[in-house]
Amino acid sequence: MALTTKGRATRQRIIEGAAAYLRSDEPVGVTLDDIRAITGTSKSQIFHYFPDGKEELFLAVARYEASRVLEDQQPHLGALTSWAAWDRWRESIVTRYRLQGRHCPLGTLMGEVGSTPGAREVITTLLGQWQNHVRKGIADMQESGLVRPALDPDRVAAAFIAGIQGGVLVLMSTGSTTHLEAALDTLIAHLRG
Amino acid sequence: MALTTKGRATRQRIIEGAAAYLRSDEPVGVTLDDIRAITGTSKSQIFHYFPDGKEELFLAVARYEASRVLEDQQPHLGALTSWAAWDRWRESIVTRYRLQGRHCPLGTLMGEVGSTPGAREVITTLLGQWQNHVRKGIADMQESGLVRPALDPDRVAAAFIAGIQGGVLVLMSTGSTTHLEAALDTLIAHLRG
DNA sequence: ACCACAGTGGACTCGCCAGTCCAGAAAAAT
DNA sequence: ATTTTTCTGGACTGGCGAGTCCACTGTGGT
Repeated sequence: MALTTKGRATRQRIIEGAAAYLRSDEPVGVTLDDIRAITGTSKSQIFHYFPDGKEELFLAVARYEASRVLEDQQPHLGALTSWAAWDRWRESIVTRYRLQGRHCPLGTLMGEVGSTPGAREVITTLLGQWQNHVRKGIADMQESGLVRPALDPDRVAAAFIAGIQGGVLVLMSTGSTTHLEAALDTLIAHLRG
Repeated sequence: MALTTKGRATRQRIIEGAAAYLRSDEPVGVTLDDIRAITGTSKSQIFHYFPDGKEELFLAVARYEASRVLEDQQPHLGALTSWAAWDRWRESIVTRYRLQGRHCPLGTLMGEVGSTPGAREVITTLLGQWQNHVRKGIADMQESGLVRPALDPDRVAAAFIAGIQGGVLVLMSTGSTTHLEAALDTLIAHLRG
């Protein structure tokens, strides 16, 4: 598929429009017609740019959203080299998800194409990169002597990922960030030793 | 609605059949016809016992599954009074979810009727009870002098809930219990101080 | 024996939604 | 200028699945 400038713009408009829709609205039953209406496109355009239909489109949106998840934590996530940096990171996560509220775009996406290998890959990649950053942060702190060396950075980083994911999950049903904050605070306290 | 013995049996058969189906099979698009076929019933029976249709049935199944989640952790969850008990509890959780594999019946249910108040209530209640048990366990340990009193039992219990939920979530996309174990181990290590 | 009401089967409706198709506009290539 | 390819609009199809309806059967009470 050779895209012209106009084509690329349209394709991007569809992805970003769909993402915005998922971020703003209720997640129940997202249809191609919804997206068509929101993005001001026609059926044929959607299938022109995403020949495999819904699944391909939703995967593209999921990738787009996944990249935003990490971007939203920068620059903190990339430089967890002091306790102050960890605190700022913690703050950025809590704020981000508090604003996002009950709607989890990625969660919705997973609900729609959830069990396909492609969908799993998007999530796995995202979580992997996320965990890598945290692991690196812990290792850096160990090198500076701020965290005791006995801790396994990868394992604790995995715990962070789990805690964050779970906190967000709870947020989705309770609407409160209590669990997310508790998980982050407890794990950071554990790092502090 | 006055149910006879036979009626109650049928109703229960539908719920348990649906639950078994969700536990065994892939979660994509569960239809009433699937459940009808699996449970050997007819459309009219489903609507006879669950007048509000899909949502009511799924909520009943969700409640059934939610009660199992806690039962499966007993007797350990109810008596977290020694380090050995915590370890056994940890083991029971990991084993349970390892067996369950990628399919999370409750997750699927939430995907279907996810945003209704009823669905949220089921989840909130389950998580609340779960957290209560853990909080009580931590408080017990503090009373025995096994855990330092400075820790806030409720907050750490919240972190446990988040960690477990997140661990299970990761399990669903990666198929590995690594994160679940890391979360549990790290938090228990934190309790040990 | 009868009757009222719970239980059951399964055909039917009806709307929704992913995906198709084709014809025409715009842009690129020659 | 023409031809080829991409882009766009929108009508149409086909299947699927929730929920309805009605006729029939079992069951328990009197």
